[in-house]
Amino acid sequence: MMEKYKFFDLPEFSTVKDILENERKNYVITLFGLCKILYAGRASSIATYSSRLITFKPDGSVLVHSNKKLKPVNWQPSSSEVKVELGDELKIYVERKRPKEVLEILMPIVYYLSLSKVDEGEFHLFGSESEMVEEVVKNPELISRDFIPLEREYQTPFGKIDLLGVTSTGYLVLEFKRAQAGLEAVSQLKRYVDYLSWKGEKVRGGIVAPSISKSALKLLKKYELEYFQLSPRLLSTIRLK
Amino acid sequence: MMEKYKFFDLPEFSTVKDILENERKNYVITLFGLCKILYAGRASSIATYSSRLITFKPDGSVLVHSNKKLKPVNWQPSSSEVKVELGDELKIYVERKRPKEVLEILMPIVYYLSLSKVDEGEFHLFGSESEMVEEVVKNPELISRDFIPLEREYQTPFGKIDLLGVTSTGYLVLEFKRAQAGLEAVSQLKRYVDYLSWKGEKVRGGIVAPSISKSALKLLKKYELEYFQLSPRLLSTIRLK
DNA sequence: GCCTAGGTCCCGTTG
DNA sequence: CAACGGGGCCTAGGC
Repeated sequence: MMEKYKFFDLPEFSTVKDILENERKNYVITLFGLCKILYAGRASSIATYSSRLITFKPDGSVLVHSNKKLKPVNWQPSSSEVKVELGDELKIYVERKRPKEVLEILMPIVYYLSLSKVDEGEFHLFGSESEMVEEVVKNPELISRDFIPLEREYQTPFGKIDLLGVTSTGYLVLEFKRAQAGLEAVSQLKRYVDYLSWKGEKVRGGIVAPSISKSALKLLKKYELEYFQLSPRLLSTIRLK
Repeated sequence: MMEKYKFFDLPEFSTVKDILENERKNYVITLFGLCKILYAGRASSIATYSSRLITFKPDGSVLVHSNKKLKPVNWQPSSSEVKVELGDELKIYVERKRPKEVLEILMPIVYYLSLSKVDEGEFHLFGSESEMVEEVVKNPELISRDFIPLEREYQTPFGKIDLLGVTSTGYLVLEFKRAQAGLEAVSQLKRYVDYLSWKGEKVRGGIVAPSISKSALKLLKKYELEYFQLSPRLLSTIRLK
């Protein structure tokens, strides 16, 4: 039977190698130690010797954390492969095939290593953009009295329209944002509207979002597009203290 | 003197509370245990009871990791505050002010707790978009024989132009991408070109990127914009094995 | 496999 | 402070 966790104080390099090679699929492995890190792939980077926390997950993802920020200093996404070489320093190579990328972790010392039986658990998120679209499909009058939704994720050669519908004046293209809409949202909408116009359709376009930035609103008007105020629905049983 | 790390097997809730309240600024603290997590803020979420790894960093960032993927299941960015309540379960509240968000971590059991003296270290990244712009500023002929760069990050009411310059035919707006350019890059460029056109300027626009998607290229031509092939320079001393 | 678009994006930077 | 845009973005979903 597998224990919930195991812990090794100042493990030998050979122990670390053995564990990384044989237990990586069963446990989340955390190393704490001095390390220097080289990354080469889509970009390249160097992180000088410093004590950091390194996490290896069963799916192949690897995270190297400093003492700040949410984002790891370096990382490798899932389905990466791990190889370990012994020597004066412990050398850990984490490779990914496509795109071809390598993370090279050099450790002169490992202070501790832990193995933890971490599970996945259930997870539910509320307040996404797609939930906003659903609400409008169910209650089209949230947009206007004469709005009739036709298709979600309507494919054009230049991207997917969140929700395409019609009103008495022709097509209406809607672009949804769960948070404040910015310039990018307007440009995106304009792209879809341009496409339908090029096809000779009579078409209007609108942003559906809880708010919109000032410059985005200005651009929206320049392009003769519209704004519909709508907020995502959060789970009311979760309360802010 | 502070130790490199400390480790507690099956710590009492009161110990966890004490450490989270008094050592959070000095160490990266990792909890491994059963937990249920409620999040409320920009969105809301529930993660059911499951064993997960929870990391608290000195700057206030908190990460809750499952056994998969790079992204934490739940998290809180830096400058969050931590409060702990004792009871049948350990209750950890992580709050952030703007935007107002709360993470509520309920733990019936903590298998282990560790404190690690993690440092920041130096970090250098090569191959960013801004390095590409620099290269073009130094070698404008990479774009064309008659291109003269005028201003980086040129401010318009509708966003910043990566590099604005002139050629014999008028202004040239350049939008850089360090990886393949997609539809969004074209829309972004179009927005800047539109602005200068509205001002009555004679203006061309171009994407500078290592590659461009087929549909993006099609849209680029529809909009009568141009494409210049250029790759970011990686650090050659870092080699792929 | 390519590619589009969302994300509790995070994050730095600038007005 | 608001807000724009980059990112080794990551990741899911379509074709």
